[in-house]
Amino acid sequence: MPTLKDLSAHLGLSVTQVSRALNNHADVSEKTRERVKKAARHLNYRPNLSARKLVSGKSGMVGFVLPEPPAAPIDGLIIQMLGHLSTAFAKSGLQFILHIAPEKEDLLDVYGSLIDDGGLDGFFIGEPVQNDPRVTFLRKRNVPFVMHGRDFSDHTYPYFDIDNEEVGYILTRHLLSQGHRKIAFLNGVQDLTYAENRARGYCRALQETGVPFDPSLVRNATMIVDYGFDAATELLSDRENAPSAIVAGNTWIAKGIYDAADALNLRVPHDVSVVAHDDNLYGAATDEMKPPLTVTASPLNEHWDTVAEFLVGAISGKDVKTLQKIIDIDFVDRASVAALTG
Amino acid sequence: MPTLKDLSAHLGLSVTQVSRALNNHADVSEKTRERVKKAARHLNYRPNLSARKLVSGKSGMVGFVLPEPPAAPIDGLIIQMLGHLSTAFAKSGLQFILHIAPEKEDLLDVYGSLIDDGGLDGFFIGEPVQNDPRVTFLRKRNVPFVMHGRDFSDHTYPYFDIDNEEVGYILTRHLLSQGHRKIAFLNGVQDLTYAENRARGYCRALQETGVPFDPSLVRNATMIVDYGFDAATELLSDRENAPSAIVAGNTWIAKGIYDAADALNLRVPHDVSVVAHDDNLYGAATDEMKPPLTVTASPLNEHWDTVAEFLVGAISGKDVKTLQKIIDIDFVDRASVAALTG
DNA sequence: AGGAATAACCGAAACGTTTCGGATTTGCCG
DNA sequence: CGGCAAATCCGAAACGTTTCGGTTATTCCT
Repeated sequence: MPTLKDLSAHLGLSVTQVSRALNNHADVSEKTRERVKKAARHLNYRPNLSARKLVSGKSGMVGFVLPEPPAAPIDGLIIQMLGHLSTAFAKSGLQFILHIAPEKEDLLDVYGSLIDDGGLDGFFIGEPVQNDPRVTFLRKRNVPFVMHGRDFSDHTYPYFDIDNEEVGYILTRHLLSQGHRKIAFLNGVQDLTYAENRARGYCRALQETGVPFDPSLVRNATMIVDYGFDAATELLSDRENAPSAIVAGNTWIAKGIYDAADALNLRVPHDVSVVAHDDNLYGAATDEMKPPLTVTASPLNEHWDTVAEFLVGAISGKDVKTLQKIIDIDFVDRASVAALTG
Repeated sequence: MPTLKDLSAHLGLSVTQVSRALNNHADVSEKTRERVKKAARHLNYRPNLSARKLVSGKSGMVGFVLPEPPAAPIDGLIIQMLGHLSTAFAKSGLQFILHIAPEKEDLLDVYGSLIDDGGLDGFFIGEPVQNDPRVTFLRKRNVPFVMHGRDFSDHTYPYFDIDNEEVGYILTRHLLSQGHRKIAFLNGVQDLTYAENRARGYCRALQETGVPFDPSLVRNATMIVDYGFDAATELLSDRENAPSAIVAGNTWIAKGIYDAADALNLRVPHDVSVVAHDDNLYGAATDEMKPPLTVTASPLNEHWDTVAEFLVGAISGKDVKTLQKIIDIDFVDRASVAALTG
């Protein structure tokens, strides 16, 4: 309720100096700075965001747009991420705006009107496809964004990501090193870059060991439990040609595989080995699975604050180079892989 | 990018008149209004929200705070609601801000800082408890809100709700009318007003028919499939004292009951009748269940726009009386109830 | 035709902040 | 003590709207 003017009157200082004091500018004495801050605290002063935004030309709002109301089983993941984003951006003093696009509307139009009419000054975008149209659009509009993942263009924008090719490579190589040769891969949906990159890693590992690539062993779909169950059931039912090991895109898929094996009276890892990448999904704690699941993992959850900072950095025009991060991958060997001898 | 001043220069009009023209004020001639609007369209004029907000004193943002990162199985419901709210508020020209509170923080503090530091000018709140602290807090702070549901105070705030006592009453009475006397009730969590109200309706129906209330037949918990399964399993296992019918708080619970009956080799409705309230939950389409589920239902999804309008109404100071709505309840009799004779 | 009512317009102030350029005070040196 | 630099402060403008009060031009009535 009180304004800078009130403070200035109360303190016998100019509005200018009060503002500078509160914003820690150089040319204000330590003494008055303290005095001003104390008064501000005491009078419960809150800067008026609209005024601030007016002069800065920024809106202080960043957005995340979901292309459509998400389908049921996947949305847990999304809301978990929303939670992290919400708190991370709040910490950075940004308003986080969730926009769920109506089904029919063109996605880029949505971004457009969010910029023009909503005045958002930045976006968080995720799940890029190979040459993501959002990237070209936002670039053309000169609107900053930070991406979870990378598309296949030059990476001259802020992002944070993991080395997905390495994920595919590590998991596959581990199975190969244990003697497996018939290795299935239950991957994510085709067009997403992370799925493509993991597929490349999978192929590279096979190639290194001289194992021919068998397209009938790889699947692409949304990574939920049912997918793992259905695909594993199909793959494992054919006892002749069943793979001896499966790479799962995430732990939900792995869970589905476990269930399928169970239903077929097969044991993990005795009859089929399983590895996966672990995204910390709820309901699929890897160390509580039976047997505990061997995985690659990345401490994604520790990095949401970084993402927020990247976006404020991008908005305030920092060098893109400083706004990119590739998170390390850990390999955790548990008990879901058996050595294949002879 | 162009401002009112640009427009005014371009048109040879005063800034005042341009503003008034665009905002459809009275004292501007039809001719110039058209001229102004055309120019605005042509120059792609967008009002600067910050400036507007500065003079109006409003921030144009409304919020929804989730008390904590929601537990897994329930979040589908939440994100579904978020989708509706997001689009509805967007239509009303409000920015919709989702805030997920960190676990440890006091909820009212979160609201407080959202008001003071975030400058939000209204809230959507749901799932009220009996005397909801948020109501008293927001009232004290003089911040408008619209509630999905009602608490047990005087209802002098905007809300939209259904008559939950009627839901409990209708469902129970229907079972009673079919001859059932031992009727279990798998209700929502204890403290929520809707659960309490439904319980009242349940009791009223029993009382009217002279059936004594048996507390061992009612349960309170979060309304997910597992709850329905576990509770039904327990209730139905004891063949001696098993209820002949069950009222379910929602269709997920009903699904759990169906599953439990299945596992126990009981048939619906032959061995146990089931009714529920239908919230249009995904994965539980009532008419596709076997047998199709008899329910009460309310067209909630048609009312989200109304909610948004209620909130803008509340913010702009409309009479509370015009900002309240109780949605009708339909009773849809399908095939999950059998008559109990003799 | 004279006067009042109405229609159409405009200038200036206000909202609360940041910032530019300049003014005043203080401290220091020779 | 005179002068200069550094430290500290201030007034005014600017951001883009809306709105208050007032001015001019037009119409209407008798």
